[in-house]
Amino acid sequence: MPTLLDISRKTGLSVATVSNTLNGRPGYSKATQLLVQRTAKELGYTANPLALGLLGKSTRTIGLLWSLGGPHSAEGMARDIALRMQHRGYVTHLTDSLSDPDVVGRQLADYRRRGVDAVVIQYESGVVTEEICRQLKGFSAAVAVGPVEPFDEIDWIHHDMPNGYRQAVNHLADSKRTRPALLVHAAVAVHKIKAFLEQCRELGMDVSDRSIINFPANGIHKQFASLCRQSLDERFSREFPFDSLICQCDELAAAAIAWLRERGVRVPEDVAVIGCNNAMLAESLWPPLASIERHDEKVADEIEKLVFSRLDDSDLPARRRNVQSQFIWRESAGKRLSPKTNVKLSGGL
Amino acid sequence: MPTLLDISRKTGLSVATVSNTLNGRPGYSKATQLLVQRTAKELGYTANPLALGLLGKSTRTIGLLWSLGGPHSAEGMARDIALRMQHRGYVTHLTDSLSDPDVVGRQLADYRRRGVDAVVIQYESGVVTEEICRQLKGFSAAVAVGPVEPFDEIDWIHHDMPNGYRQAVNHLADSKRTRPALLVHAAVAVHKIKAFLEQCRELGMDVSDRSIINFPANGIHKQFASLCRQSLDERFSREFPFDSLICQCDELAAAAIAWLRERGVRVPEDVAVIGCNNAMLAESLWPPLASIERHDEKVADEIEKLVFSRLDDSDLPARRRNVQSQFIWRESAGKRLSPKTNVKLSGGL
DNA sequence: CTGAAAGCGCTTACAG
DNA sequence: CTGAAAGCGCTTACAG
Repeated sequence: MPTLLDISRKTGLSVATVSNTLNGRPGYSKATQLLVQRTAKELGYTANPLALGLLGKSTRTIGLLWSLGGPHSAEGMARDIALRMQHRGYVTHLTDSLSDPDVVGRQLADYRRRGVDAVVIQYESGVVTEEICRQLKGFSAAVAVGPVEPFDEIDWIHHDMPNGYRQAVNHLADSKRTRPALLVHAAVAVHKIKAFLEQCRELGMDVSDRSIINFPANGIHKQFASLCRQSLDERFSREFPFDSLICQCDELAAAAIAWLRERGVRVPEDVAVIGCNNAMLAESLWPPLASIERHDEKVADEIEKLVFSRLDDSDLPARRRNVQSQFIWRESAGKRLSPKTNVKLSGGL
Repeated sequence: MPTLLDISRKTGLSVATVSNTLNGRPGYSKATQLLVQRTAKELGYTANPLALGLLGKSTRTIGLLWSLGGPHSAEGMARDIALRMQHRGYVTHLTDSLSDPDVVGRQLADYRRRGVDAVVIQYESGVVTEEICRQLKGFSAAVAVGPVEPFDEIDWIHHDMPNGYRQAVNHLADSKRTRPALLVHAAVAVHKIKAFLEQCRELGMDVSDRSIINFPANGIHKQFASLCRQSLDERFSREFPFDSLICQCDELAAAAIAWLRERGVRVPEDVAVIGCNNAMLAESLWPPLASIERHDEKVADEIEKLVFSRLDDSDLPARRRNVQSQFIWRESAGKRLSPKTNVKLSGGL
């Protein structure tokens, strides 16, 4: 790998001169500038990021602190972001936060030492503590992506997943469903549970704590489907007392549909089912699976914009962006009843 | 962040002494060793990877050069590997190779400059050129994961995806299917196509170039399903002339099943359908979707072992590992006929 | 047993 | 207009 010293020797100029002209510092003769630039190009010179980092300058590195362990896998995003960074000449560090503040704290410290320019942290509630915010502010840029506002003045993308759940509940109410249930990993889905219950109550539906079916899964894995059936079996040995079911991911929804089918329950006639994340397979299922679109590509857009605008100008005030999830209707959710037919058909459900 | 100088000042010892004892170099008094170690712990000292990298030592970094753009998304792996590396105190660079040798070459050069210790490159045929092998050998460790042997002495994991396709063909032959088709992105699936055709011919099935249905998708995206229907519509306006179909991914298989169902074709009675990658949703489909399990977790296991064993001992010879994909039977593939019933039933299919 | 010196590849005052 | 010098945080001969 060619260094400044190589250019210096080849041109007969000092290393300082080479560095200065290469960085566009004024006060050098046109001839020198041209000579240096030409030689640099000839040799294929690029500044060593390690050396720059040691001096506290940019290493063209961004750190992705992702909680990949959740019940859905946000991995499409990691890829998307890495590719965007790559196009801008940046390199991406990928780390799993494991949704643990201690892990996050340690990784952030490591990122600092490595001269990472910007960090993007994706979190569930409770992870971004005050101390972690302090650490985040030590980077040239930091973007928090999550459901709750960070403690401090950090650029924040509010990924509003509950919104899609509310829309889904609206649809169920429109279809005259009255006894909805929510199938989620309760430990990490507090905001979704809250949104679900609130919206149901507002619309006069019949819900209680028993409407929340806990699915005790730590992450997605191959035994997912049988685990789902098993926990449904345990809880509902006799009959399934709900007329609609929203699930935390499409995989869960598909497993639930299979389970219902085995027991002679028709979807959507007897029970409407709605998944989440809008997996590519959803529309190919039978019945096609209604879902909630995360709009991860919008999140990625905002991340890119926030990171690079701040890297350009550190004086920017803290910014907030909002990305809302969105209910996607498909047959499994049951037809929406138009206002006119409502009266006639409502008894039939 | 505490530095050696901090420890030096606090203990009154020279920076060289601190460095030497911290690195366990012999010849220092017990007292000094203890003092330095205690102080280092007190201060929470860790060596700066940037400085180490500049000296050509380990930065505890590994680079993942992934071709994420293919028709299946190998993203679960990136996460898995990143997590394993993290547990060993390493940090992971994630880069998309875009299946382009130029991109790979450039990224590899960047990795070098950044002092990356090991690189894991995942490729399709044609990407790992001789020149790229040369670059790979410049790292302390390099593992190639792909369908063809690399040119040179590089640790290689042969991820044998064609194997599962061959097993799937065997199953179809056992079930007396005679006119199989393969639905793939032909440009990148050369080895799978070859294995499919060879195995079919060996078993006396009726195949030709027309048995390969090209699906012109560059990457997985939301319009996948409708794109699939569309290309099937174009090619088979009147009737579907096959009795079985293997698809390059489960998403494609599900879309094909939906398309067949719309035209009154029964799965698996009229056409057996087999997917690939064994998505979590596969077993919850109706009929449950047969698939091909990639065994990515085994690949990840081997990657971890190969990388760290070589980092431990650079004198190891180049090693080869084999991970075979595996056909997973489910209803969509149609029942296997036992040898006895074959004779009786064979006419019925 | 310990430390002064040089150097990895760069940048930044500062002197000339 | 240009270059010598110091320094970022570390390691490695080498001298004492």
